[in-house]
Amino acid sequence: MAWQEEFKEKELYWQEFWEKEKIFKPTIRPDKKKFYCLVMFPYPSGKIHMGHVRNYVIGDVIASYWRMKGYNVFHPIGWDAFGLPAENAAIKHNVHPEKWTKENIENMRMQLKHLGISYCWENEIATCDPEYYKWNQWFFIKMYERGLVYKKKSLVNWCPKCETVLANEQVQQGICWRCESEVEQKELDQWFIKITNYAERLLEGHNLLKDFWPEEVLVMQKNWIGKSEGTEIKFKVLDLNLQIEVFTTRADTLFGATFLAVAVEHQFTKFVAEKNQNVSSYIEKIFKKPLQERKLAKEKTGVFSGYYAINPINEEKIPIYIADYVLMEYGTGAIMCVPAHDQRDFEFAKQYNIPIREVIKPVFGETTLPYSAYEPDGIMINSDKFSGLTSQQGREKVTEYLQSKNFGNKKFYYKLKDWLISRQRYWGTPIPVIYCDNCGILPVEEKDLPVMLPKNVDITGKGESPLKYVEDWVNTKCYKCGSKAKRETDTMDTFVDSSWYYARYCDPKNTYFPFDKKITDYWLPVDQYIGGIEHACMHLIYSRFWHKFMYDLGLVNSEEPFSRLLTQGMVTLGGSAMSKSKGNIVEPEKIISKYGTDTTRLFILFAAPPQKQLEWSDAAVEGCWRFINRVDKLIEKVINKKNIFFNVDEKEKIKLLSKYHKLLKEITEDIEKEYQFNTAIAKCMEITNSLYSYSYLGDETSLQIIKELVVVLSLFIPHLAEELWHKLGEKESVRLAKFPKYKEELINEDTVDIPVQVNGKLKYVVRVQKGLEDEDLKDKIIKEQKVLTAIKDCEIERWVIIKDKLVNIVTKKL
RNA sequence: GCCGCGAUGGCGGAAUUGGCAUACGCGCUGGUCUCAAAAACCAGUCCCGUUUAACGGGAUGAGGGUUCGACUCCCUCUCGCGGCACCA
Repeated sequence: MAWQEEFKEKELYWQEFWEKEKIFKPTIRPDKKKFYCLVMFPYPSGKIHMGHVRNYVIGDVIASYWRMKGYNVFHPIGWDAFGLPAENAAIKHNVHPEKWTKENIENMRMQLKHLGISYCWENEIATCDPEYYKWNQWFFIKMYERGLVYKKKSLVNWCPKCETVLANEQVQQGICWRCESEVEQKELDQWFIKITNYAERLLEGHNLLKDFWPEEVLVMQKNWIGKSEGTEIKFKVLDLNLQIEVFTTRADTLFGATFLAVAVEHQFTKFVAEKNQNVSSYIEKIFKKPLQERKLAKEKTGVFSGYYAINPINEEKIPIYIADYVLMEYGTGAIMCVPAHDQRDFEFAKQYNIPIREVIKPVFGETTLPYSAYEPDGIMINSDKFSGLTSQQGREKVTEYLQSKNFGNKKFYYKLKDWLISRQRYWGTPIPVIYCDNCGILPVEEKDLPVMLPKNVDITGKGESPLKYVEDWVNTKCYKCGSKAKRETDTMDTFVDSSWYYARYCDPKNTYFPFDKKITDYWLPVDQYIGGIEHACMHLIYSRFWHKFMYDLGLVNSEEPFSRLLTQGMVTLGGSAMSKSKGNIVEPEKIISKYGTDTTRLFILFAAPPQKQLEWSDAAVEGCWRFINRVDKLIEKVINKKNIFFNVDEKEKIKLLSKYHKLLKEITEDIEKEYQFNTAIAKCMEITNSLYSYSYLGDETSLQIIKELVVVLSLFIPHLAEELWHKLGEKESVRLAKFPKYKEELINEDTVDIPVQVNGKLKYVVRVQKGLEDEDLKDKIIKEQKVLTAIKDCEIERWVIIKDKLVNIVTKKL
């Protein structure tokens, strides 16, 4: 029967076959090279969408390729199962988040199995399982012991819709990453992880990832971490026994500092506000505005503090202002202001009539003063003994001078902030901390882990953790002094769960350790990671940090968790990402039931290279369906002709062989180097076309090629490939077959087509023996009528000959 | 504003990294088969000129440059996408 009539039953049949034979379960084999292929695990929302399908199909091609290349491939899957949607569902449909989550997992597991992906299901994990989140708590305690976790009251991002705080990384342009509400600021006492301690190492790690991660992702991370080199300078405050420290990257402009500006939240501001009416009413006015408004404000405002500072380089007395454009979160929260060379200071100075003193002049060209600040580097002027130095030299020398006088130091600052992990929600890992009236804050003892998430909870979604009201859970005893204590009721950010799941996959059932080092030493690091670019500055930073922490604990040997990264593009319909709210969704299930999994997979791989956006097209799906049936018919044809005796024309046979091996070589390179599955498939189509037009289809040569083609195709359309493989008489799974090797010696034909250009324009193509000497080639070409016509009335100036490739005749008009 | 990426037929996309632009697929046109349609198969399909072939000319967002030769390298600009955003 033809594939198009029975693909539904056959696809299921082969899925069961693979599962039964357990062919995708690897065992640790130190003698064999390993390959860990990982896809970003899904949140169990209920149904898989096209984005999932794309992600997992790409992963499957890569895993399958290396498996067939003889590597020991580990390709696990699991569930990022904690998170807010489960709670929202609980409120909406009155089901327990756990029930909702587990049912979704059941459903999605089934859907995933119908994609025919070569997963090792034996190592499946779900992060909501206590056996998993126990280790989140264990890591938390390890970090606590090392001073990497702390609790602090501070202004934090608050999403009013999700009713919880958010980490910095989860606020994108002032908007919640999940629900797109505007984020507000709240002052709360929260748990932070000191990821900033690892800022430098996260940057250094990029050296290992260069060439293996998309450049784009590295740039995004680099900007996010935002290292800048500069000088920290101490300014004495006149009449007060205190100093204000500022950070600047432009120490070369210090002679141009005509005032100091301090953030409204700064200690100094608080101090001044107590005695200065102007200042206190100013900051009151500022604090009244919502932060959103403050951030968007175009006008800079401020107030004179009544105090003066002394510029340590020239003893000059300069006013100190409180200003709203100074950020408390960055640097020291105070700045030295050089209006001549910083546009923000320039605008402020204009408004408050503060002198603008030029201290840098351009090396070439004109300065932009007095119309706007001149910001580029240049030559120092009006700077005493430093005048004449370049900006670059000046920064060094000024810093050295300040250092010698004890007024400053070289300093690095980062934009990266500590990771806020407290969430005022139920469906997450309980933070393993108790508060004792006598002993204060205490981490839970290791032997008492996991701190189980209680089941009977009233979920309201209103502003506070629902755990607060579970009294028999909250109230506990201090393990130190025995007196009454309360549990921490916030849960952890779910990005904690996904920060180390790739390691747990290797040893998912371990109850004594997060994982057995002997096992992870074999599998880690992940050789190929595949997922969306939206995680560039979230998950991909967190897990890199976590890995480095595990490295410091001696749990892993590698510095980086993911050796190679592929970020796949979105699946769109009508130009924008598929989304429920826009109503532009194509359901994978519907497509699969109409055309089968193989067609769906083929379309997704063929329509665009994996990194690019993929626009859904029903018509193009039809094209893939057609190709699949064409392959099916080709094999049918071959099998029917198998026993016919052929009087084969050697020339045609060699031509086919040469074309096949050339294409196979390209396919190999397409897959290995650039993940270009679209062109690899195009070349499979070419091979198929060549076979169709081969006069002796069914002879030994074509039979061999067809067998190898089926193996190649099993990467993309495994079900049909398996079916055809068995039809061709094989008993083992095609997915365990060896990937065919191209033969260089068969690619080379003894003749080549050489394009002949005249002045760079193609005039003629000549077929010659390979390796023909230049002189002989010239003789041959110059006799050609077309060439003669093209160079008539001209004098040949020069011949450009690239051997076996191209000839260009350069002429001059007579 | 700063940083990064991109622009190739009617469409998705190719082009050995400076060497025959438009592979492969979709769509379209014509044909074969059929009472008819669908499917399948065959042929054609960048644009302009020409009576067909042959041929000639022009095209890789725009303009300039380097080169025997540029989709590819350099400069200027336009448009689109993404990230960050008063980061001192």
